[in-house]
Amino acid sequence: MEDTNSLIEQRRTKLAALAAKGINPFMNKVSLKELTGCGDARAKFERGELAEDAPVAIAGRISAHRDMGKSQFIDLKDVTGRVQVYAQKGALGDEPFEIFKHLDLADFIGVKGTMFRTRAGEISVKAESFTVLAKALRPPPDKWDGLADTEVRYRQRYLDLIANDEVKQTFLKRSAIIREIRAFFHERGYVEVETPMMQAIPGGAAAAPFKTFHNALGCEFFLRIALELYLKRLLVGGVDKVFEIGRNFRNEGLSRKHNPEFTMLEAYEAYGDYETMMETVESLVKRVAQNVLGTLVVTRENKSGTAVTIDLTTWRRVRYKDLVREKAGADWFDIAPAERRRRAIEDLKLAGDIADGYEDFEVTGAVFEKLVEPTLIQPTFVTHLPKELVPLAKLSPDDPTTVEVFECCINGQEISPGYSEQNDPIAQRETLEHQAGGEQQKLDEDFLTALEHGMPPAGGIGIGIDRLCMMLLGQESIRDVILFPQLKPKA
RNA sequence: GGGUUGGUAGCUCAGUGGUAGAGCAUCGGCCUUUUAAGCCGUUGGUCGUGGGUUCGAUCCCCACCCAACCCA
Repeated sequence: MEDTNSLIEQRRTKLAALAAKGINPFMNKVSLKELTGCGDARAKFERGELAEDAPVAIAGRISAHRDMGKSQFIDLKDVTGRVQVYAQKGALGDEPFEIFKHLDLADFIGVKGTMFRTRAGEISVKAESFTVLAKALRPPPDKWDGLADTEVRYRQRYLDLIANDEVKQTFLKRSAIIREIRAFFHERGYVEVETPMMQAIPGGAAAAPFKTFHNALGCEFFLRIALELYLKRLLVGGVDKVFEIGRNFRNEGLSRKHNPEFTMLEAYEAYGDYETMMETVESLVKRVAQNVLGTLVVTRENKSGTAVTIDLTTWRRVRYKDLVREKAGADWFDIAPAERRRRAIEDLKLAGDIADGYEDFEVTGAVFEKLVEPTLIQPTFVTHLPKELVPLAKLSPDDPTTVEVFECCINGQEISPGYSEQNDPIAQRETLEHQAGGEQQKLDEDFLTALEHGMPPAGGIGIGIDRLCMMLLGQESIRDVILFPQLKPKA
């Protein structure tokens, strides 16, 4: 980082000037006692908890300044918000006031003073003294236009957070969402665990893994693509209600909806089934929305700019096959596979979405994914998926071509799958061997051994936290709910 | 992987085959209750990178890099 410009040079000169005056521009410690948050000071004054002329000490980053000659206004910002500081030459003294006037935007300072309201009505702190806490050697983004360059916003997210308050709010809310999720499961008696991210056999999903190597053990490991198989081992071990929130890694394409590493919630409940878990998902999302957004009705704009209202009060349950029949014809599942393929390609115009090698269930899958899923705006549990799609679930007794599975779709996106977990080790081995044959994956023998020791019947869910955040926070890109999304390193 | 769009001052953006522009920020001056403060003045550029065409390229052509979006 040897790059420089006149603005940086100026700031370095100011830094040297402070040092020459014996001022340490990078304080080890804020010596101000009983620091009040900048935004908190405003709020407390508003509520009457801080009176006119009440003494306060605040610290924050300078986000604006308005120079009046022998007095100056600055805005000071911390995570609690913004407050105006009023500095007068007479109150600070000549030399300190000169120093104050030459502070730069983005510098951190501490201020001691008293609360008051200006003639214009602005709640402010009248400075009696101040301390330089940290000098900023680079200028911040524009105060009014903010930071728009997506590349800089993602690579230097700290600048995005400084310049774009709505971005900061989004990430604060993401944190609140995750806090609510944890509270929800803890209240229901779940145990939170951490399972290996480095796995010898990456299981629990069909996805390309990242590969790594352990030098001391002399063998390959893979970054996990799912949490599932380790959490089920814990069901075997008697942890009856278990959940994990953690990162998964998939070595696949990047898009508006895909980041190579993403955050997954998985939860399993012994003696439950897919219906138990539908209730769980519904209650969880309602609680999170209510406590973080303060409402169950979320209105936002979609890509084409039209407003979409998502009402989380009522959750529909409908079978996969019925939804497909609505789009593809009532007789869809009665006709021959070749006719299904023809109809999908010719009548439903899905030629581009159906590869030559697609099996019959994949043809139907394309119909669902392209024609049904995008239309599921209101919360919908799509149940009874074809068994080929979910090898780790139990067959439905009333239709053995399907499994006891749901996909929860909101805003045209899958938010959460859940199912009655397969706990028959013999049936599980068969489906995994069949799948492994096609995908040339290694069988996780230890997982199958665990099942043979007996796994209680259980319901399980997975929720993509990033996509849940997108839906709740009205973000169209996964990069806008991940602080540091993956980008190609700059050469 | 393919397509489209973009990359110009610290930030947001104009612009042109012939000395590179605005607003904000910076720096200086005036102003002790302003708030996108105001007024006057001022500094600041490898026009993404590398080639090519041309008397001359930030602009036209080619390749490459990075990003966003769409498609696979």
